[in-house]
Amino acid sequence: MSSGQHAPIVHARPTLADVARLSGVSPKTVSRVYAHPDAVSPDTREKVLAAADRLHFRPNVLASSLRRDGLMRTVGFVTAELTNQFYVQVATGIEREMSAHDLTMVVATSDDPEGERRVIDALVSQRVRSILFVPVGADHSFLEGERRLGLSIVALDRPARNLVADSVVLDNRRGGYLATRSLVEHGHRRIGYVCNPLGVYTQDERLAGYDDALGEVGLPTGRTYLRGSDDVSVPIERLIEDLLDLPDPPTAIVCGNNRATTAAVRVLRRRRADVALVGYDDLDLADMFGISVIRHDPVELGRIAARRALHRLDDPTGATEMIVVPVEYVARGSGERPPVG
Amino acid sequence: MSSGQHAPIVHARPTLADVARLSGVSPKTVSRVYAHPDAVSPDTREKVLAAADRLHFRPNVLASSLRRDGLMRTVGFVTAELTNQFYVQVATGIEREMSAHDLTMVVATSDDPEGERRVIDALVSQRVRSILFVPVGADHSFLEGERRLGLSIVALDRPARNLVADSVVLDNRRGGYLATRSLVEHGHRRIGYVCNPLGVYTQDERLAGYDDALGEVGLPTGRTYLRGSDDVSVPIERLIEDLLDLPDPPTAIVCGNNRATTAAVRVLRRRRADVALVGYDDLDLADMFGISVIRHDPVELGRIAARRALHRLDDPTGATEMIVVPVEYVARGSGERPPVG
DNA sequence: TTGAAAGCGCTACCAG
DNA sequence: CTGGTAGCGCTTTCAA
Repeated sequence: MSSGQHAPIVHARPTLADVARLSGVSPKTVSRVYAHPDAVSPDTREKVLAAADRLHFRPNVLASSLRRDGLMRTVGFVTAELTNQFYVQVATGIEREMSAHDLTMVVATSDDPEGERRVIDALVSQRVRSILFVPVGADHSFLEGERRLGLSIVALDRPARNLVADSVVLDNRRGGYLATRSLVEHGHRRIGYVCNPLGVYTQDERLAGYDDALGEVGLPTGRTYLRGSDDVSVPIERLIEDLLDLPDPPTAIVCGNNRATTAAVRVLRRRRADVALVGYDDLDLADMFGISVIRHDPVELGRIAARRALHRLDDPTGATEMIVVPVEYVARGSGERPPVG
Repeated sequence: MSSGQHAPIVHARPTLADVARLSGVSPKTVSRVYAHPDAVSPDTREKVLAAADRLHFRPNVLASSLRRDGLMRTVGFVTAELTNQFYVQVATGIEREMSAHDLTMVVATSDDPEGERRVIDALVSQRVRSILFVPVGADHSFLEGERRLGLSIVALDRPARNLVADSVVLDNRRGGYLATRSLVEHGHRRIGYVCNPLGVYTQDERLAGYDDALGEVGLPTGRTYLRGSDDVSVPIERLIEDLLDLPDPPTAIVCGNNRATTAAVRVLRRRRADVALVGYDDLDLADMFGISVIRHDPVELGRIAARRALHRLDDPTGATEMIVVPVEYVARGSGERPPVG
């Protein structure tokens, strides 16, 4: 099994020592060429780089990180559903900001609290400098130790639970309020709210905003026109049909997220094109087809979170913040239809 | 400046040696608890894990990778534009497949050939096991050395240039052909093709397919109805307006990518809703609004590329392949309108 | 400006 | 089943 001492089948990757040998200098000098290029004479530098080039040498950052501060120049992004456009856009924002600071983003996904903990631990083991995560579990106190060890941690889209950490979230409550208020102002009194899943932070907030707007004009904030499920697999179409089948169906519907919006557009087109609709999150062709939405900028959300993570690296002990990213109501027609029926 | 030998302000991260000390075993045994849990007695294991837990110990994979095969359990994905939904979906597919194999994806972006080379070098320095990249530069021979060193390399969406490597691409030519042929079959004779940027591999192929379909029925394959630019900043709307302003404007338009499709929908809605349209890449609400497109599955594309990269890890010397992912024509109305004007 | 030696945290090899 | 020893590739003292 031993391949002997010469002529291995596949060449081994050259090391700094190989480059040193070939260029006739010490390993330390080669190291300097990469770490402090100015601290070495131009002649030597050229000689070393030529040798490195001939050998296809690539400095091993694992080894150098190990010796330096023990951390990689990477940050971790943890999310449940990379399926969803929203989180993918957030990832885009993170990547952009981080790459501008010479950091690379590593992406890890998990769908449940145990998975969340597992992938975060894995990232810590990989010695990322910071972790940006969309909290899923009900308890993130397990990160407290990491935080004290100087890991920069930012919760994204939802606040972390049982953990003092920075978080960056949308102004969900205001979004729910703006959507509903606009419908109220256009004369609607029976206003539905549809989403799946419900019972998560963002939806609780948006619903609170929905209640705010209804309460403001003395409309009941009961749950007659609320349809949702904790189970993501329940088709949202069904929930909407359900609303439309009520004896006294809503004349307008607020959708809790992008999936709900798509589903609502689909069902209403087919059954009740006269029902008003306000979506949450923007969609590709929504402007083209007059779909009013609560709009925000997920890429910017990611970017802001990244900036916060970077700030935290410089100032590990500063006060934590909850940053709220604004949302806006975009009137395109579907939300400005008068009540019918 | 020296912090002395005791009581550092911020605790240092515990090492395997610390855990060994606390649990009263040798470092090697602690190591085994993580690497080969079965090779250690349950008692010892419990004892060690308890100590590790108390100290918030996280094994350092940098150190272990260094000692093992020198590579991280990571793969790199390199793309120019994480802005574009298409590449983001590809990333999703890669991440899914890789995480199923206990690998994490690190994302690196660059917009020009030099940047491409730079970020790929950086990934190699990070010792990723494989690199999946959307080729940008005109010469990727600089990767030849890496390939020989056993790095698994897969080109995505376009083939690599001057490099023997696996690649995974869409069936672009067939897509262009299907879009155009359908329009021809519906009676169109003046068929435009719009895209920006042109002059990239995918567009060359799609255009070849466009020519195929036109040639098949003896229509001229001149560039009268071709509008595009190498400059991404030229607004596609302008290109479409340009076509419509011709004395003898096209009665149908094929769009070369998702951005062109969006732009075309926008312009046609406003000016010439009777002009037929076939898009490339699917869009959020396209089904809802009857937009015919050439559809494919970018997530699947990413997944296939990931699988190929994994295969290549096991078989570094096997023959390279160019895998072509199918596309399909989806008739929804906009592409089946008869010629008008 | 350059070099020798020690060690970052972990694991493979060989004893016991 | 467990422990010493050596070393992965690099960089940081310190000295020349």
